[in-house]
Amino acid sequence: MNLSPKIENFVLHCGEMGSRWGFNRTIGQMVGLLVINEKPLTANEIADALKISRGNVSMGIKELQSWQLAKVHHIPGDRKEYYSPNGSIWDLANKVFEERRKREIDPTLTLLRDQILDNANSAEEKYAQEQMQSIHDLLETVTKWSAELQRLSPEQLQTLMKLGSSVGKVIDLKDKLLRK
Amino acid sequence: MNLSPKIENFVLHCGEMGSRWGFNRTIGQMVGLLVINEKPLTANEIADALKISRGNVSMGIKELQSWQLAKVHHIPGDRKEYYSPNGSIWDLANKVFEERRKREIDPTLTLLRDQILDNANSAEEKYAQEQMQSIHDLLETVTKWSAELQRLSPEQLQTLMKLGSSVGKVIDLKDKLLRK
DNA sequence: TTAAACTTTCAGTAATTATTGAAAGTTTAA
DNA sequence: TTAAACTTTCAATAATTACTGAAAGTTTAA
Repeated sequence: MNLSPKIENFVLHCGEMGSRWGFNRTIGQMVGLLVINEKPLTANEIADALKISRGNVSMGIKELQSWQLAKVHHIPGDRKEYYSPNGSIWDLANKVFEERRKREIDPTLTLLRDQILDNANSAEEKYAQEQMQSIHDLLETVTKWSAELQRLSPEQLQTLMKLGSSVGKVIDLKDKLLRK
Repeated sequence: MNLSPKIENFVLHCGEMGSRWGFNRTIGQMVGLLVINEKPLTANEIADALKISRGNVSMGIKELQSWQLAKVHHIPGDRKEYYSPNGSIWDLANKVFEERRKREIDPTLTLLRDQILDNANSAEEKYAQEQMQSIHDLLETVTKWSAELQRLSPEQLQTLMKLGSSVGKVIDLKDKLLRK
């Protein structure tokens, strides 16, 4: 498979961004490749396009699936598995967001909950616990908020996103309404 | 410097989370250590507490400063530099959020803007460009939105965060008001 | 059953990233 | 000036992470 320069450029960029997005270069390239190809690809086509080993593709696919970013298709009479992105661009971004929340926030929240229950044995520990409490509260707010976003309908989300600079006004509005 | 088990536990956890938060283990530990200590620390105290070399601390501090997470204090008559977190827990989270946006989103947005201007030479490129356009639009929305959040006052943010499950209702309300 | 057509696994190795510690740099006080 | 008290730099190396490719595993058709 020969990628056009424009497409290759995009795929390589996804690779470079990969580790920043939470995976590694190869996984990043794979996401890019799948997203930019209308037709599902076989593992061999992926290996060929990205010039990586078949085994690496296999591991990459496993990882992609753990992020719920890829899904498998079968073509009748064809034994190969065909891979494509698991949903729209928006869906994928959502999946990454969710998965990262699980990996970046949840473990800390668990730790902090335990630590806060203990009682402090010194002035330092007292201060430490206050700080941990602040972090805990912050992370809990973020978690709740992100769950909330997940629950909104796509239309509501669109509206919310498009609110842009008027979001402040809406908050003020809400404030006033609630006070009455 | 001897850390109490509870505090050490927290610092080690920050280290383990470090790479998920966008830096590495040592930087993670340094953030944890600074946040949990009421008094600013010297580079030597940090090296001692984390059992790492003085040179590593120096590089870590540089990195922390590039994220704007630490600030320096001076004590009259004392030549050493003292480090402490650059703001409240909330401020720090904001800084990390902003910095990550810059590293994870901005470069892609730049690339996509260029790519979309080119015209497609084939059906594949046409599809590819449509996808790139979708990603571009998504990232632009996220960027605008995050700029918006930065601009809100802490009070407004608090209100927004506390909206929780009623955020959907507020959006619908806003929708109705606008339509009249 | 066998074998063809595929996928997965994993030990060995390559590539990348992080750390040390010694040397060089900087600042201040005497 | 000198030297003491600090910080930074960076080449060498350690630690971690990613990749290959051969072998093992799985599925299906005949």
